[in-house]
Amino acid sequence: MTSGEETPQRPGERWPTARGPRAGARATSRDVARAAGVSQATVSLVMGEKWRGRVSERTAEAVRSAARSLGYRPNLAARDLRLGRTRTVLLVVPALTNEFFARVHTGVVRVAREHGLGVVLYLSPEGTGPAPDPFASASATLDGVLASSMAAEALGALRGGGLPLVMLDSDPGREGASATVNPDIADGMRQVAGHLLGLGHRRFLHLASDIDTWTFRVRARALADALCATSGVTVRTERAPLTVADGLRATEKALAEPGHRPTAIICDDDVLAAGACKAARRLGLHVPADLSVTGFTDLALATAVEPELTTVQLPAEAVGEAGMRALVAVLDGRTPAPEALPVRLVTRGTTAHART
Amino acid sequence: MTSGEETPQRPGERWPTARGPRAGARATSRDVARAAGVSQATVSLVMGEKWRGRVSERTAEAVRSAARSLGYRPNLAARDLRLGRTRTVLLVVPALTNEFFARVHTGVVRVAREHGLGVVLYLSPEGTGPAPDPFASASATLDGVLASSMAAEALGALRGGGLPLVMLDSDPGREGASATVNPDIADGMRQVAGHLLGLGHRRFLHLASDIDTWTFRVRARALADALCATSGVTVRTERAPLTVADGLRATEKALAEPGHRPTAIICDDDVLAAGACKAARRLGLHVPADLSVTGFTDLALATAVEPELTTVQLPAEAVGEAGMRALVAVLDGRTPAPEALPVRLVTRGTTAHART
DNA sequence: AGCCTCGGGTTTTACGTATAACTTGAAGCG
DNA sequence: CGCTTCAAGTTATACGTAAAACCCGAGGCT
Repeated sequence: MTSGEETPQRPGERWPTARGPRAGARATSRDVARAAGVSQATVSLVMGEKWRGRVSERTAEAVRSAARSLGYRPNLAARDLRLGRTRTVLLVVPALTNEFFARVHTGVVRVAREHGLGVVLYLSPEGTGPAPDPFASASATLDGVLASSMAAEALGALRGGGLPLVMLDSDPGREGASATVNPDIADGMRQVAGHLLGLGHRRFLHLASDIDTWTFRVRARALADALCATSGVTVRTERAPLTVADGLRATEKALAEPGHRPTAIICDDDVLAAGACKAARRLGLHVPADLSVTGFTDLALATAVEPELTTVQLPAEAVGEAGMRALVAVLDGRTPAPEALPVRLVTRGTTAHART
Repeated sequence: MTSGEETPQRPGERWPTARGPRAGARATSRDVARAAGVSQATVSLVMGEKWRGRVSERTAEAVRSAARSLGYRPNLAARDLRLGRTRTVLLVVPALTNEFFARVHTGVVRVAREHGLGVVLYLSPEGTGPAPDPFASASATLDGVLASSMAAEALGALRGGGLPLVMLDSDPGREGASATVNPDIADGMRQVAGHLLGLGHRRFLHLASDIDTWTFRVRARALADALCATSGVTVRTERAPLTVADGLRATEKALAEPGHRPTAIICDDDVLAAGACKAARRLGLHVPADLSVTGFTDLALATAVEPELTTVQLPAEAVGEAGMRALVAVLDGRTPAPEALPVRLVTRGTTAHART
């Protein structure tokens, strides 16, 4: 019927050689049992660390040494089949090319490794729209899910699964989440506000993200609260996608408007701050003498530009680590409390006293 | 014996609840068989796309509809156990926080998904030294391995496995590799040399990586060859780790030396170029009027700095895609030819005519 | 003595799938 | 007709592991 007969569509016969070249057949627990002169069940008991009071120290040692000399490794597919689990968790993030999430991922993988768990990534599509089924994409069954709030749309399909779900960088009270972990971004914004107010700034531009997720709503709210505590403060908001080019565009537009001329720009992300600095330079303004700029996240980019960005350092890897630890706790039947990780304002070259 | 009795060390009893909350028991092929009024074997035949000539269209459709209404998903652990494979490949890279590798990873995952394969990451330790066993770290058996040359040290343990191995960004003739895929970096360096020679530059500084892998050796060699073709050219080499700060330091040091004063700095990476630009500014030099600078890779950083970097754009995602495709080919028993992917010089704001 | 406990194992079974080997009824055919 | 061929299934088995259920001999207790 179909043309293209040369394409082998029979899955069962694919990769017949994949097993062949492997050095002999891998040793199984039965091989170990034979070598140690015990039954397969005993091997399973010993390897599973459940032998206390069930197997004598003599036999246990015999089994261990036989396993060692045969290079025995348990077949994980068989173990998973037996136990009905997968040792695999799904991490849902927008994109790893976003350095923040790459660092979160690093942390997640580190503690996953400690617990013998595998991490499979689901990169949620950039735009919105109905996301493809994360389960299918993972092509694996899962024990649990870690997800960023920036990928919340992709979570529809996960609801039905009833899987343990840990939200990173998200609303602590979020429904459906077994646990939440996030950097204390509200405190970060308060630190920014305090820093700039202390430098005498009163007219602000808030260069915000154009996406409406918890993390950015919190920033806006915390900033507004912190600034309103002081009288005589004005703040305008401009929204833009999180890229340098868009930050530049938005800043040029905002600074061109008459009336409100800010002395400081507070950005939701370092890439926006980099764009703002470029815009300022094009308009003949000197940063930080004429205009102060703050970033958020502390990406590598923050110290690559000149002058280096004053920014809020987010503990990205720690978020990943804490998130994975929380998921392990949930899998163990415990219920971890929501965590808010401390953040820290790093003052560098883009902030200075306001022009009088 | 050991203290800390409250820690449950019995792996078998961990996560007893993980299966419980899952919505009922998942449907198996036997459930589907019962619903469709056929045997389990028939279901397997139909789902495996091997039913042509073995099962009538009527029954096949009945099976498919039963599977659909039960929400049947094959248990992959069972399938793997039966077939003796894992549908999992290992990707070995230095770090995902390096944007280049994050993009390679994105490409790898994209085509892995098309083939129903999972990708597990092994992040090779930054420093050298004996790497931990990638197999253990993966906590999974593997069908194949994709590895970056920058993580070559971590590959010792893989040799013994006899697994298909595709090298990315590596020596085409590398022993032990089933296939190789890399961007044509030699051509990239030739383009850089041609561009700068055309602008009248004759005195160069090559700001190189301090790590000695194939990719950087090739750059040095290609650059030397291209520059030597023209007479009256001098080139000095300075080595530095791939960070902005180190690039800055190395440039300051090189420019402070007497005698040889370059008019152009050719960098092995964008981060070094960013550092070089910062150094130039501190020394009162104007880029590109007084000094031209070129980068390599075209990271996001390249357009974040001011002026934007002239750099060589590497097709990172394409490398990942081609690498994964090559690995699939090897798994299918074919032997793919080494691939060199085209690169392209992007001229932006950091290069100009040499001062006369 | 009779009964129970308990350490130290073994036997057996189930997990869900893929497929080799077998069955069966009908059609083809010289 | 008697033989093969063929479509369309079914039955049976194996993959490697974990663990429930069983077994057995030696003490301990009343």
